[in-house]
Amino acid sequence: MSTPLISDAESVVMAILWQRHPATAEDIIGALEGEQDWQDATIKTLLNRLLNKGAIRADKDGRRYLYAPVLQREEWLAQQSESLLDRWFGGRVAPLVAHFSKQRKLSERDIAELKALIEGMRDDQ
Amino acid sequence: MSTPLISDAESVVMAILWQRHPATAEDIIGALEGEQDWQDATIKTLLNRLLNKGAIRADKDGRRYLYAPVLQREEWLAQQSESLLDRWFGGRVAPLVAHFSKQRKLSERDIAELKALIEGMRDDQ
DNA sequence: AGTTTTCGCTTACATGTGTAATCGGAAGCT
DNA sequence: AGCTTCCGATTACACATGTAAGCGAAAACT
Repeated sequence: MSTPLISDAESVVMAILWQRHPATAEDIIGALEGEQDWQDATIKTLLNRLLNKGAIRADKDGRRYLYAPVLQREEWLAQQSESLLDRWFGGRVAPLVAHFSKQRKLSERDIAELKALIEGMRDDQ
Repeated sequence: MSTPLISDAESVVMAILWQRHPATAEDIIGALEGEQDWQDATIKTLLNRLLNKGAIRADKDGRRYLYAPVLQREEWLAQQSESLLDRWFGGRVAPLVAHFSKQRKLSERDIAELKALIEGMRDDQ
């Protein structure tokens, strides 16, 4: 089974769980207060769907459950970003950076960090 | 009205139209032959949905239509990539590149190009 | 002119998604 | 023991999406 498909709404819940887990439904509802204007019931639905997809786990803790991610952030991120890379930039990173550069999305700090990154590369493998 | 929402399947059709336009339905069906295993009817549905969303335009040419993108590739790409950048990397490019570097997605060629890109940057704004 | 082909438009239908309300049983309170 | 509360599970429902078949008018062919 490959990476489960996570919808946008579901990914908001995943984001919380990646930050802090295990967490109860209440924790998550609390964390989303103000952030997302969702009813509790909505969040519970999302938790259930994520459970069914196997993206999260629920461990019984007394009468409630503690939720935790099964799908790891890195794994999902890798899939997301690679899909974008492939679709738009032929799978190559340089054109992607060029794109952001054209969009003026590169801060001074980015440039400095990129420079350092690239210099420190060459060597290790 | 902000950028229309394009589904995955629809974006395949957009990709063709961005490459080559205007194009007839037949052109598009031809271009997708082998690529995607879709019936003609499916592609026509997608064209219609894109029309309704205002993402493409259809200009009558005799008895058929010539389709052309209204939504520009750059516009859509910018939205897609920025959304990923914001969601996962705090809107900053360097961490994104670091991510790909960790995933060993950087080819020799990428590194060379990035180097050049960054050097040529600094100066012009 | 009648028949066949073409092509866009309409309709179909199962599954996914956003967004909830409701139900049923366990826990807690009186 | 009965009533109330809490919480996960079940059900709901409209709209989006993937994937197409069917229809009707226009064009092309015979």
